[in-house]
Amino acid sequence: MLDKYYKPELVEQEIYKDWEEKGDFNAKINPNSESFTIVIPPPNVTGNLHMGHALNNTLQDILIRYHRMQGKDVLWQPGTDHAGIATEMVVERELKKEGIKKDNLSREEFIEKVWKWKETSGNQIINQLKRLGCSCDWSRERFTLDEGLSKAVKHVFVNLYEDGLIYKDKRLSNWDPKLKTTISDLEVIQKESKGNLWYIDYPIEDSKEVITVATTRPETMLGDTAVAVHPEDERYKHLVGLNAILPIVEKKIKIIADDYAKPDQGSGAVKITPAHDFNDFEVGKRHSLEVINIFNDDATLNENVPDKYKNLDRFKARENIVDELEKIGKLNRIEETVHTVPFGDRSNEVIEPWLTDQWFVNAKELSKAAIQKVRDKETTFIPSNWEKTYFEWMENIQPWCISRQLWWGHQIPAWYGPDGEIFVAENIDDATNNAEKHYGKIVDLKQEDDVLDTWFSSALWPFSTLGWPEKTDELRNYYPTSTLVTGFDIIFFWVARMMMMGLYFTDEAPFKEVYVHALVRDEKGQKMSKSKGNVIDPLVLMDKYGSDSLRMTLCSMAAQGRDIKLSEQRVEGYRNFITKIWNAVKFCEINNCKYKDVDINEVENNFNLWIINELDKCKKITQSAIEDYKFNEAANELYRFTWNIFCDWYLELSKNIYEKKNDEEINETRNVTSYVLKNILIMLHPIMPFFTEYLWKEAHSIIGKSPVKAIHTAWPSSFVNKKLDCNQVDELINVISLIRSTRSELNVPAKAKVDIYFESNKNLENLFSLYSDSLNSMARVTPVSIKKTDQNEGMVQIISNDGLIYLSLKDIIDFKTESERLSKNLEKVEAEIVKINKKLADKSFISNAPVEVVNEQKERLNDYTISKNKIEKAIESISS
RNA sequence: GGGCGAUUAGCUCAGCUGGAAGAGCGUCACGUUUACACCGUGAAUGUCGGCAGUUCGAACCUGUCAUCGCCCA
Repeated sequence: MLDKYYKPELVEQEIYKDWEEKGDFNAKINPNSESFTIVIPPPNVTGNLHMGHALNNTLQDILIRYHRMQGKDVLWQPGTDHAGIATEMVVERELKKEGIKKDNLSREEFIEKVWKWKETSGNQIINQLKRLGCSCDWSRERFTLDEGLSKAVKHVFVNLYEDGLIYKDKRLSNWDPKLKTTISDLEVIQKESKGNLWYIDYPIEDSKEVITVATTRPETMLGDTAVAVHPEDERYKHLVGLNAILPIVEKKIKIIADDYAKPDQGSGAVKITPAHDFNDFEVGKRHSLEVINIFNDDATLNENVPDKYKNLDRFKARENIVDELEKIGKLNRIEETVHTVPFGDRSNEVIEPWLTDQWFVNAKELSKAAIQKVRDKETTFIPSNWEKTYFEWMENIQPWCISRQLWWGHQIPAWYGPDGEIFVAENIDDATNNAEKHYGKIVDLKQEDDVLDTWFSSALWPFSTLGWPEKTDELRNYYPTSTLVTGFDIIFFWVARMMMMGLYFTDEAPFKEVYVHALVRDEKGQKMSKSKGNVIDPLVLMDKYGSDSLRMTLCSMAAQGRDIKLSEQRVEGYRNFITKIWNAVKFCEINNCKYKDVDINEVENNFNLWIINELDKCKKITQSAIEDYKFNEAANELYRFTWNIFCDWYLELSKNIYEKKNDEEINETRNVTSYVLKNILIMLHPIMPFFTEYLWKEAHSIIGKSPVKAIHTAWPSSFVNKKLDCNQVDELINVISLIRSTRSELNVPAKAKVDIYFESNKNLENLFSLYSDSLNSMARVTPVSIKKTDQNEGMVQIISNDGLIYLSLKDIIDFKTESERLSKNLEKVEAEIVKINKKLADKSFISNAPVEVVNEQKERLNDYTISKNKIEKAIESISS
């Protein structure tokens, strides 16, 4: 006998261990069967499971388990990425605790420390994914710094370089002065901040006039090389071409006309600092301006500024400059303003546009095919509106800066000769050979210090994990992958880049479908964040309610195109659902239910036929919901069928069968109950794997000993074309509900047994003779006989689809209440009649609406009219 | 500034190609029946954000306004 409650904490780990140890998750390459592949969006090796991961991976696991049960050759490719910046930060912090400074270590020493850290405390998230039940093929786990993946990275780099799609360039890039590396545009967060607009007077050379510029960053004036005004700006037209004297620096700079200057902003004149502003850089290019870098890599001022400012921090320098400007009378005025300031998303430091040598990918070129494939629907987004976001970004794509000034990552496979000549090759030997050819002798080469952006290697993930560039069986079988499941926040970071790389190197889009799911928010709809303290930890929820409850909750809330506001109550509700099934199993135990494959043609009992029919409907709905990525519909259907159909009705109805002593019927019912229960467990397995796998074994006396685990059980097939007439049971259920509702409205005591009489009518007579037991136990009524015309006293009527039913309630209820109840019903019915009449009287409705709709309305009118007459009669008979 | 989305019961949300407003939770009332109180039965609650339009018919389509959220600049 099962315990009182299911205790996930006692069974989940063991079940998972068993799956994993027995290789239940392992893909078995089978060229003869259809494959289904998902590559996991690799979490950071530093990562910790948050709600977003929980949702993302639950959905993937549902798909994977579902398709595995469809008998497909399934691969869920797992792994992690090396997360360049994040990992360096973590390890630096760890080292600091031990009193070690990164600067005191050599590159090799530091990297060794990082690997050591990865061995001991990295990969936590992998265990957390296991906790969630993810059925990844862990035997194939990959890491972006693996030997194989590194090889792919080098191969890609060299090829793109040779094809002219990777190049080195001196450009402005986003510099993080704390981490001392460039970061990509996507890693820069624009934040609104309060600041000042300083108006500074720049005197005009050989004139008494001044030109006033407005800036939010006065310190950058030390690098100014021009002042720009709008060509049409009458105020300044006469100054164009003259020189201004840059205060403090006392240097001449040109006044130029460029429509980048906006007459209505600030003073209309804008200082141009090409080395420290993206827009100014472009202006500088247009006007061939000098580019003066004034910052060191830590954003202190460098040697290109007057001595008193050298080595000052940029914010200190700002203060000093403002002071000095004021002193020398060049500070015109100060206005408060709100402007956007770029911050690094890792360091939270103000980002500095900084002129450096960096490596870039010509993303524009690569994006063409990536755009086309989506246009051609070779890869589709679900929901499709994300295609817009994808196109929007792809069509305005900028060169992708792929170099990072870090140690942890793929060191760029480029070597420099003594004169700075670049040799790009997959290894030092090739580079040396190339250099030898170039110089005519062997020279010393020095490898590029920079590493590649982590996303560069992640972009190769769908094929590099399958062994590319080797032509492996895995690639043949599993590439292109079936579906990518991801949050919208990494469409740019990841999806777009995988598309570009995948198409360029394999000629195929890396996935057929991209399912984009929502963001998980807190109950109030706020984005969860540590600083707000509103983070709901999935691990905590799993501890409290079990993994299955959390999974079911996330699944049931994963409606397309809407964010998830998660509340703990929902999780509790699905924990209760598990308990409900648990108890249903206990019921089956008590009644000795035994599994047998059910042949629908041999089933005779109406309840049994009915539940099989309902089960079949549930199967179809669930199946198509999963296939359409409508996870919430799948979860809701299973919940509804299990609880509201199977438990609430079928199990209750079956109780009468067990009471009767008809062995054949009892056996059939035991078989059918087991059969349905087993099917429920199978269908729930993808969403709630632990609980179902547990019962699979634990309840084998009911559902039968199975040669395979739940995870490998075939998804149930439907009964094809078998039409069952289940109207009678539906009507029984309807009648029971009507009686219960009437009893309750009339305050008939629950204990009271009530006699019922009924209209002389074949259907009703049939129904009552067949199901008087059910009516007795479930509605506490006993069908007695056909009501005679003079038998009116104490009769309360109920209108069922099949005819009139009378509850004999003499002495039990107050007929005033009954009269009120009837009047209320009458009102409702009359209102409906008025509505339908109006519709039917409308000539344009009759002529325009489809015949079915018109007929339907006519039928409704007819039904309501009959009801109306009956209610009126009933009221009459009461009051008489 | 450009784009996307939301607004439906007290709360969280479903609602397919227009054709009788739904679920879960919560609330209230009642609990005969040993699968289940993590339960059962029943009930109440809606100008489907506002306005205008298309249509025989709009929660759904179009326009517009309002409020909120997200992304990009």
